[in-house]
Amino acid sequence: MASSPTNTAGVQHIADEFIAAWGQMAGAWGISRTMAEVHALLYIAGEPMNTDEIMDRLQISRGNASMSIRALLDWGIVSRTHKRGDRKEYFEADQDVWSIFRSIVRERMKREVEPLLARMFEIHDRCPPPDASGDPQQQQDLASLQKRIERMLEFFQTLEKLSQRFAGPSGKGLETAAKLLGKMP
Amino acid sequence: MASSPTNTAGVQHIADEFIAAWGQMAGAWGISRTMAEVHALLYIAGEPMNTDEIMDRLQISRGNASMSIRALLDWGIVSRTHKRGDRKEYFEADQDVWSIFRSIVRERMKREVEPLLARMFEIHDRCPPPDASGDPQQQQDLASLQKRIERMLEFFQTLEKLSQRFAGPSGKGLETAAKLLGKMP
DNA sequence: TCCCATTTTCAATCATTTCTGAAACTCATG
DNA sequence: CATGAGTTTCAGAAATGATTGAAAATGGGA
Repeated sequence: MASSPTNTAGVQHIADEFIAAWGQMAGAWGISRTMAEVHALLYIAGEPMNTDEIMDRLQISRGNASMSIRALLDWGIVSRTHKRGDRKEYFEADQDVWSIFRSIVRERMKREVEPLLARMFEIHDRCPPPDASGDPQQQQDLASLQKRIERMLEFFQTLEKLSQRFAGPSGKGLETAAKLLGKMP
Repeated sequence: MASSPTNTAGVQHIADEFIAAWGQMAGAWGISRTMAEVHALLYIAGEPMNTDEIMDRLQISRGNASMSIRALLDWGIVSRTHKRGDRKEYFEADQDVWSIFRSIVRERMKREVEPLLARMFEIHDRCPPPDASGDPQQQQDLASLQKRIERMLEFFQTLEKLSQRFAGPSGKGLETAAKLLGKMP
């Protein structure tokens, strides 16, 4: 490296802190620590890196690096690139923070909320129909059970609709919505 | 129990399915499976239950029950009650789905986003000031590093402001916002 | 005060998730 | 089609997180 060692070290150190901070958030986003760190590294580096560079920088095994990168590709927040005259694959992170956020929301809705919603519809449908001949207390319990499930169902349906609309793959839906809401009195 | 065994079993079974579905979502909300199950049980039961009832129903140990309840109290989605003539403590779940959601959002912001935000401010402040005497390439790198951190910072600040506004402890902020947004063309 | 029903804590155990490293696989190139 | 740089897979090891159960703490009432 031709540049001043002090400054280089400084930049590296700042990047490391950023990566560490990001890694600690991992749980909150539903991804593993390493996966978050790889993403942070690619985001903060701002330019494509290959597997070996990532391994060296984060001190992780090849297998781990490969799996984390694969997962990030699946989430749609990292993409493949190539460099002329180099057979290695390079990876770069989406640099638009709101787009990253949308991808994460979208993916989590798909993985967590959609199955739950389906499950709740099933459960709701399985509720026995009201039966006037039975014990009134029992009928009462059944009715309020149904009501509670319906309230949940309605909530998750609203959530689902909102996410489809504002975290959909196209457009800046979420960002504009956020700014609008943020300005309202 | 005086009521028809068939129906009682039916209600129990439906409740069990609901609890199981909820438990699987646990990861997504940043809580443990058991904690989610206890909450689901109290929500679906709709009336206060004591520790022993919860233990029996979910087949968990006393320690586990105690810790899960405590955590739910901390999150603010379950509250203590008492029954006259009974020294046991009873617990009941908030029945307003949007209020539950607000509590969860609020708590997670506090635990995950706020520390990260603080950390990022620190990191940003630690960025060395521009130094015209240095290597131009190095200056360039530093500048774009700063820009990336700033973009993140701005994003999380917006998120924080939004959450304070709409998930704050008072009012139906989130629900109305959601309905508004959901209706916009 | 002491008693006893109840709740909380915590070290040990158990379960789950994550990581490693080496073998298997892929595929452009000579 | 044989080579080897590059990538993926996966069985076991390591780390992390959840659960138990029994002992300690709490607190209301005699």
